[in-house]
Amino acid sequence: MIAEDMAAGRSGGRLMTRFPPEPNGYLHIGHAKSICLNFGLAAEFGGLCNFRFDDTNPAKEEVEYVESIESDVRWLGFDWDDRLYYASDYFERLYDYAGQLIKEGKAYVCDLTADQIREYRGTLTAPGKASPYRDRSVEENLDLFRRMRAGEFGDGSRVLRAKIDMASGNINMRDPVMYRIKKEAHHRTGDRWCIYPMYDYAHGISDSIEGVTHSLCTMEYEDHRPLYDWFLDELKIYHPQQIEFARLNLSYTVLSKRRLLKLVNEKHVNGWNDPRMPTLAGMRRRGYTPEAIRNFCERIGVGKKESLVDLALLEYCLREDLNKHALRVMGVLRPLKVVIDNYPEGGEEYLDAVNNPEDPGAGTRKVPFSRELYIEREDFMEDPPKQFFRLAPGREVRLRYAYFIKCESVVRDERTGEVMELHCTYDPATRGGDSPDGRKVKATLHWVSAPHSLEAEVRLYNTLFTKENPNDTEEGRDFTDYLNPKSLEVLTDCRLEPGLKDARAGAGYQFERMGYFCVDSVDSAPGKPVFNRTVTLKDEWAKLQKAGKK
RNA sequence: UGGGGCGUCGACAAGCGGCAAGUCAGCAGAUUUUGGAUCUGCCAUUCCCAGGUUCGAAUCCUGGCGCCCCAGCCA
Repeated sequence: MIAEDMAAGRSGGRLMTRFPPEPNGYLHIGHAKSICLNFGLAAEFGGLCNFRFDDTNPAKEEVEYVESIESDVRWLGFDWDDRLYYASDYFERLYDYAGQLIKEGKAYVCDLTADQIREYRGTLTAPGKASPYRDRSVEENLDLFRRMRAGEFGDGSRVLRAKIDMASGNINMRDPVMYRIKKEAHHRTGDRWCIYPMYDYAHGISDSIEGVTHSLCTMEYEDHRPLYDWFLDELKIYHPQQIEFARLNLSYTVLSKRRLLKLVNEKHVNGWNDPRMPTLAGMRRRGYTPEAIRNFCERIGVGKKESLVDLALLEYCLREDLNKHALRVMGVLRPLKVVIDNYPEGGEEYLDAVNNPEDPGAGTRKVPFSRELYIEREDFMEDPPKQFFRLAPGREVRLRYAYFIKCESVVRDERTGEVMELHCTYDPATRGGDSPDGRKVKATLHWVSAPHSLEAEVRLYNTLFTKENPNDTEEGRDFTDYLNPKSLEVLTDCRLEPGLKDARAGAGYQFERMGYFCVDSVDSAPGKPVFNRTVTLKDEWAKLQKAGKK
């Protein structure tokens, strides 16, 4: 949309973008949209994209954040070579430019308090009035600004303001603050500075210094564009073009650093990289792939319209990628014991299983089979409705890659009546899963051999919020009121194929018929993996059940 | 009674005066040793509304309506 327009040969055919995060939080999927846009556009038109930290507010910024941000962008698959910049690298030049504006009578030091400045600014409908300090002499302003830098004044006692128009309909133009005094150590410049430039002043100049041609930002900065332009024009320096686009909103989650920080601080989640978080760190731990996220960003498009993208689209992109690449494996989440009565006691054999039907190159593996197995509890029903194809008393089904088995009897807990165990018989002629006599079976079940199985913990995730748009709060409520109590379910008695014992952290698999899972990179121990459910498989049966309940 | 922006299918989104792409979701069917994957077909006579210009408008004009953002010494 904006892209063709750019390629039209303006800016001398040169294209330079930048991704300018503030290191005050972790990156989330909304940032991924911006990253893909900026780096993607540059790559598409033979340009470059710089990586610049917008670190002009030491009070909120930390090195932990700069490190996570860098690694997240790299993980997403983008590279900035040696073009890693910091707005703080430009502090000296920014200071000089401010001096230039003062000399030209376009900026002044103001002694009003923050509250007074607010009062003088006026309201949305009423114009502001001039600060009594607006007409200080150039000399006095220069002297005061120099002394601000020298640390002679206390925090918040004075600011440097641009002299623009106190009556402007655009509040950003009512003599905006350019510098404030903050005696706070900066994560990079230490205590070299005690005055720090504001975003509006620093951003455009930073873009200009770097020769950025297209400065892409989100819609809320549209009102700031006249100011962006004003500084550059008054300074008569290279003038990049600011273009705005709508930020991403995703259903059933929140995408703002302020809200995500609140979730972390109030312990609604276990940190920024909690697999339920829409942060890149959380998604990575959950098992999302960079490829899936990039594809998603590609598909949602870029425009100026506020939108709420369906989570289903993200999950579609995820499954699309995982389906092609994830190795198949069998894992029983809620085990139900099955004894094959006519299988030799103590017998054991290894059956061939395909690793990935979508990729013949992935090969095959051997899975152990024996007299005692586990199947999924939900794959058996004593009194099944007609739409249920799976195991039931007297019914025959196929065990994937193994045999046809038939349920002969059910063992129940005398007291609770709960089904404890199934007794089945198998047909030796169906080894591998095909029946020589051509008889059909309506379902294929995954299973695992009980004595060979690996016990593991599996964590099932659901949406963090129960409301499609948690930002859309009713009177007196907060987005945290819509947190989903079932966003995490921990299963501790899962039985997996033994081959998974040494699965490496982060590795993703498809547990056949159950979904995609990956080895948790934080809580897994050698030989004792913990799996995170990345996303379920599409499930016709679940859909039928849901429809039936309604 | 200020300034800025946006309004095309349930959700995204093309379209830029010539007669509504595509994707997700949904529905129906084929196929299947994952009720997975795959494949087919269906899903906006209509583009926020009302006028106007035109042979012809989602696209141009006028007037409404609705939604979002802005009063940090945050970014």
